[in-house]
Amino acid sequence: MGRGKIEIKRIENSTNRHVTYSKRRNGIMKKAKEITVLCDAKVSLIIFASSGKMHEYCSPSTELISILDEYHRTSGKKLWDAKHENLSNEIDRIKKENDSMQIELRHLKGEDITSLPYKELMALEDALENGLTCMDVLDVARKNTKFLEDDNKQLHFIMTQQQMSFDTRVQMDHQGYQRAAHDAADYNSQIPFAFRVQPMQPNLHERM
Amino acid sequence: MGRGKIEIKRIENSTNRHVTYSKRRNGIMKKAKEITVLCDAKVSLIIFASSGKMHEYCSPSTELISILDEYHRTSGKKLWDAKHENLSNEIDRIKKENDSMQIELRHLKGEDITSLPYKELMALEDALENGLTCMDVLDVARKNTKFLEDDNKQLHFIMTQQQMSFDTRVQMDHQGYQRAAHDAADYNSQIPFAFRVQPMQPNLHERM
DNA sequence: ACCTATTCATAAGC
DNA sequence: TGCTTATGAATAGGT
Repeated sequence: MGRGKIEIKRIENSTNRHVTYSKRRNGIMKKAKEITVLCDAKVSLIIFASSGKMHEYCSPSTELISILDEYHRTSGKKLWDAKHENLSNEIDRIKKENDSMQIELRHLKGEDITSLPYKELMALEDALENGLTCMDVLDVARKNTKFLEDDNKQLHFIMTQQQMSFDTRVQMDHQGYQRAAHDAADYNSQIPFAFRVQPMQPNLHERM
Repeated sequence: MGRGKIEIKRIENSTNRHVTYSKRRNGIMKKAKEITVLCDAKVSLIIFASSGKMHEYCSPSTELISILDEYHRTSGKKLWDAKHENLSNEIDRIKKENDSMQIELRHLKGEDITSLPYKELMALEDALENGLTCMDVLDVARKNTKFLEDDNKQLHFIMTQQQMSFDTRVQMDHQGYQRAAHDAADYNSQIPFAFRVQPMQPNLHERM
């Protein structure tokens, strides 16, 4: 339709190509608007010129995202969900690892803290050989106790927070993205303190 | 264009509307194909009839997802990424928490294991008061050392794995979803052992 | 950007 | 749904 018929193949003349692009782009946009009005259709149209410049049309009272959502549901094709499912799986996996790390930590800080690492024992022996009494060694050790227990408290706090974060995250994943528009900073405000992290349970007497 | 001019407003006659929908849908599809070929354009066109039936066109050698990705980059509009950004942010945050937990753990297992928890000290004192010698106490403690150090190894392994998982995850997030189609089970096979988790650094001598 | 000859899309009818 | 055709719309090429 024009002064002459043209073959449908790439227009080699750059100027012509760009002029034709503009005209036809407008034409398609118009057609898209018309079919939405005439026929109650929902349309998403995205066009990129070879220059990279973009134009879009989306039927009114609709968001592109909802059209894509419907596309997703209707066609069964995944689009972004492939990625999202991977994230969910990964977070589940990390959550499990986290649990087992917590168990190990509880182990380490509770029951089995009754033992001393080998190098610590060597140092104690050295101290004794240098003429200190048992009570001297215990005195030095006692000074460090407060420091360690503070560390433990902080560690418990961090672990609790992390546990809650994972819980919240996985929950949100299973609720779908509609509710996912919170800022990450919100999560902290959702933490009522959990009781998942156990208090220390030293049992030196049992071990000795 | 047709036997008579028509106003651009909803076609009330249902049959006419559906016929017109089919014809115009084909027309737009054809135009979309033509502009792609003639002008090197990339086009995504999704149309839903009021019945819910969908038709789409996407320029060849392109995936809808990549057009949407470009849409996202070009327009700055978010689409599904609102969700995805939250996931990324959250994972970054958890990664930081994890780092600090590792620091705490290193602290706990290395430098500051030189101190003993208060209850452990009480137990030691009890033992000494019951007539055991310092060396007896150290002997008992030494028996437990192997067990603890095994635990430490396992814990280190778990932490290393978790660190790698986070690294892999964050890397993938920053590379974009095209590469995200791996199954989560793949990540373990990607682990060359990291050196981020530090070896123990006991320094009892400095503290005493 | 505007013009217009020409081709194309399509509304109505069957 | 598919075919036909008169008609209006889109547009190629020129300015």
